[in-house]
Amino acid sequence: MQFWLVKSEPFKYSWQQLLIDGSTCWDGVRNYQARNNLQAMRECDKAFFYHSNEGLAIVGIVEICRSSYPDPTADNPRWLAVDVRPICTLKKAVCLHEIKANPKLSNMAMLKQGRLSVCPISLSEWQEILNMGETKIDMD
DNA sequence: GCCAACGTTGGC
DNA sequence: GCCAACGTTGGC
Repeated sequence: MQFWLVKSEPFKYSWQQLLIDGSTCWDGVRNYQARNNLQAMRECDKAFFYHSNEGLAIVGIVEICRSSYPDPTADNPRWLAVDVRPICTLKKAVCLHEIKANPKLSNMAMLKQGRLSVCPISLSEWQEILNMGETKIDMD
């Protein structure tokens, strides 16, 4: 099981919208590094859902429910998409400010490379953020 | 293969 | 709205 973090601008696609939709196609990624991360995702991997630009916080947890396939919104088959579905909303959203202030999270990929929209997360980072979000989830 | 110019993302 | 940090493009 691998852990990830995916970013979305709430204007474009918000957590609330994902809860309404029940699942969504995570498409539109046009960056090779992010694409490679999408390719590495497997069904049942978990990811944090982060609101960029406005919100600036991790607000929820999603599960990858379909591994990568060609992005239907791309004219070139090199771009990939996955499907995700919401698992739960964090009891307490974890804002970027708190992430930056936590020394245990100083190596996070999302901090090292701010523009990367799909980042890997280590198990210890995953657990630390869950604690900060006062949230527990079942790992089936 | 280098690098300048340009475009995009995302925090502030 | 600005700017830093990239990534991409295209001329040479």
